[in-house]
Amino acid sequence: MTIHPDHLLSFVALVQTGSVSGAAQSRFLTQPAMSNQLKRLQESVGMPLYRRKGRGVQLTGVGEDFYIHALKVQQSMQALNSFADELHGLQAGRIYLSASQTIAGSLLPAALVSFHQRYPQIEVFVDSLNSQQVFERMEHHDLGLVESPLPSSVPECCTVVHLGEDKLVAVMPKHHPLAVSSSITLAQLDAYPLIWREQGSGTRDILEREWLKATGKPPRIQLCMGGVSAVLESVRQGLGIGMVSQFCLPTGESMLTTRPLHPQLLRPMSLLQPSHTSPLAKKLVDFLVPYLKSRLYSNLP
Amino acid sequence: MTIHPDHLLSFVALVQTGSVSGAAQSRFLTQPAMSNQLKRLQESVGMPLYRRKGRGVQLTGVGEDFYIHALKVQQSMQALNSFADELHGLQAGRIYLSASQTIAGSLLPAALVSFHQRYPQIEVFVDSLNSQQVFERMEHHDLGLVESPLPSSVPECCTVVHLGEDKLVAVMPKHHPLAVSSSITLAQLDAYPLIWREQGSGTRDILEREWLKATGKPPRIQLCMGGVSAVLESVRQGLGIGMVSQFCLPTGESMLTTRPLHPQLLRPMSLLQPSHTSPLAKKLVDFLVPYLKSRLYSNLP
DNA sequence: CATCAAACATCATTATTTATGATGCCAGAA
DNA sequence: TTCTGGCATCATAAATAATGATGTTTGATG
Repeated sequence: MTIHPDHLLSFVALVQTGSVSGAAQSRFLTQPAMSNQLKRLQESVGMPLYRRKGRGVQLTGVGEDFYIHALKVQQSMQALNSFADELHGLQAGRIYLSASQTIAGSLLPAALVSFHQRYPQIEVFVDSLNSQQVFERMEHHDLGLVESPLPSSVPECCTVVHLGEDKLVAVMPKHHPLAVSSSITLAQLDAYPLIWREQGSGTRDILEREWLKATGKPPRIQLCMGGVSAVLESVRQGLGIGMVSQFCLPTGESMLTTRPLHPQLLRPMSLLQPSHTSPLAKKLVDFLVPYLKSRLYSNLP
Repeated sequence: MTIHPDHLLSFVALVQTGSVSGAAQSRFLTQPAMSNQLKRLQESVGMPLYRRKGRGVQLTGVGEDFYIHALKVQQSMQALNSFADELHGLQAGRIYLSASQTIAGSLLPAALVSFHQRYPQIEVFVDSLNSQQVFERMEHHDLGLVESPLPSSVPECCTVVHLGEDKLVAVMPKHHPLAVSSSITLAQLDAYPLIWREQGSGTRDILEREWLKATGKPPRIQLCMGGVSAVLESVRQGLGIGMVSQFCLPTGESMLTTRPLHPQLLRPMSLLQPSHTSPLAKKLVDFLVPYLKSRLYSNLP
């Protein structure tokens, strides 16, 4: 029957995003969880604080007043968190991060923008490498992000956090004949020109193996482009169909569409941190793990 | 890894009471629960905020600074709660409460003092009655407190909240010969002059029944006083041994001591609220239930 | 006007968190 | 030294919250 402070933070997020699902995203929760929190809050207050309104929600009169008070709580919480950060002397500094190409080019930029809003003084340097190189550099870098099965040679030097599964999809022009299918088999793809990644790419490795399993023969690789963006551009030009991580399409992409492969091709995505992480890097970990997990579970970019 | 707002409230309570167990009481938790919350808080902050010091704890330097911030959070939470209360127009008003004599004279005063600190404008009127009368008055009063088995005639009109078990004890002068025993049987008491409550008292009812069961004969009642305080004063005067609820001894009582009976005599203590409780009475319920429960479970006044 | 898509609520289940009671330990008082 | 009051730790039990699936409403689209 008492007001839970956590619910207040969710309510502030609701007001600031203007929608329940928006608030859920900003707090790294699912939409039902957020709905539940707000329901509980209103029960404990004893009055409705908002109503559904079109594509979002609108505050009631009471809700407006309530927000003023809730905001004070949220701000003093924020002040306290800043204070706690200062204790560790981590207002400013640098973090060196290695990530595989797919991650560095898709999920990571948006994540780091959010992180930078929260900690403007912390600089993050990203190296875009292939998975093997990421492992090698763990001794010199603070953090690593890979999307491949882990080699057995990692165990001692660093901790591994499993973030979720990355799914490979076929990417093609919006009006491509295959776009009518809801999912696509490798055998189907065989009839069309395909665009492959360069040799050494983890994405290409798994595709070659699965291709062999599915069709009984190695793929005939005619077009091969270095890097994800090169593949996408080739697809836009109508050169063929590409296969990339589900997260690789730029936001706002209007010419291309993706279809899931069948059966699904999944790769574990993991975060690597050295045994003795700096407080600075720990902050980034605390931020990235829930951020990336929520993106991976909901399969949304 | 994030700071939980709830933990902050516990930390503020720690500072204000000066001890872990004190903070636990003020938040109606057990001591291990409070210890755990404070441990988690310090883990998430990454630094110790206090150290054990004699009969309590002492803040570290960081703890002092941290408290300033935590206090701000607690105060804005408090402001928000006041606002929520105003929404229901319950800054002021009256609550009529019926309670059995034992409760009205022992647990309730301290509880209402705490309640009054929180809601100074709310007046609570207590009627001290016997259990049967409490049930009868539920139609006209807002709340009831009894410590007897419930009659079967209550079900429809009001909700019953079980609070815990009340234990009867023998009360005697500090240097009474029986005070050397750690617990006392009814058969032992038979050898001493006893002081009984008046007829109609729920406490006397259960004692008479149990006396018959334990000794095979009804008690010979020589001294009979009206009301708990009369019984206690008689004991102080050396007239005999009394039997009352464990909570009946005034705080700071220096002449008397109590010993548990064997086997234990327990009675359920319950709160009764009418079907449609006023928001005002609901506030009191929300306060009394955890308050009384924690007192009953820990068997402490 | 009918259909579609987006956003929120609800539900049953699972997972996580939290509190509890018992126990052990340490410091200060007798 | 022994005893007492207060805090930490532990295993277990209870309460709470999150999830994924599903149903419902609203605004947009053809």
